[in-house]
Amino acid sequence: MDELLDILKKNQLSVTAGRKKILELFLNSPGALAHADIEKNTDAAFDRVTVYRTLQTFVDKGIIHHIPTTDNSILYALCRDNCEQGHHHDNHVHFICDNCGKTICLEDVTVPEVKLPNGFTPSHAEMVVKGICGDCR
Amino acid sequence: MDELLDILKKNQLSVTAGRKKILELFLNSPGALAHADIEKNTDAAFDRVTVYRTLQTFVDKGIIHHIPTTDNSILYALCRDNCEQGHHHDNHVHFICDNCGKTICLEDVTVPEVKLPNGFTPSHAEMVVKGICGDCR
DNA sequence: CTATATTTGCAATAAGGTTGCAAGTATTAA
DNA sequence: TTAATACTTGCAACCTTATTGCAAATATAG
Repeated sequence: MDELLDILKKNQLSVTAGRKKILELFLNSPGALAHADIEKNTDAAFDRVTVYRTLQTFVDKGIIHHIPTTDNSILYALCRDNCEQGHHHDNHVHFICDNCGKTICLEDVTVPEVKLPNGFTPSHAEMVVKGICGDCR
Repeated sequence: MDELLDILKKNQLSVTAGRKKILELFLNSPGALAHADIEKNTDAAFDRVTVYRTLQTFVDKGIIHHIPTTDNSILYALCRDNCEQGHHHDNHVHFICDNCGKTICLEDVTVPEVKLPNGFTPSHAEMVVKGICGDCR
């Protein structure tokens, strides 16, 4: 069966044109996508609201996750690790290229542990590295 | 001389009531502040626009820095390291409490280095840890 | 104290995101 | 295959957050 349908079915989501198309974009993207990227790549075939709601649904189901940024943009990327509904395991480093602006998931680079001050209990850590990516070198 | 005035003068900024008040808030805050926090703590004595412009000026001068978040909020915190105009050295870890929601600068916890894939050149790294802070334990 | 440069506040505008609701589509069960 | 049900979509309106131009007000330098 198609990976696309598989993912949607596994998460008990009805299969609709919008969800298929948006999920496909994520499966074919090496990096992160912003809402604007999705609108652009779908030729605005779907309403803004639908895109927002689809993204939110995917986050809720653990299919995609938010990526932290220093500006106020919201980026999403596929959860390639074992994410479940309401429980994300997104512990790889994200890379943002200073030149092309792309955000790339470094699947093989794990977020290192850090020693916190007394009294602090960690539950989750995110790491974003900026610099020049392989393509722009 | 007052630390406040000292910082403003050093950065060649005119000393105004708004800048003094906003900078004071940062000096007295252990963590990060959002635009909304500042409006609240100044009783809206200053126009929203003034607050935005003051924050931008402080960022430009290297007095405060943006903090990465996973949602789309913008947070600012004092640069306690040696930041200069146009050149921030904000390499400590930030902690966001799952309980009280506060963002705290862990001045003493340095962002660790990570080994990147071939072709990637890092320029800057950010790290955000979530969990329970000392006060909420 | 005056002249100049900078900063502020207002109004208008833009960008980004959300909500209610009716119409449309997917799914389920017969 | 079809009908009933549940879910999803698109529209319109709205809200929050952020930005810009400009005139009035304030700070600084001389």
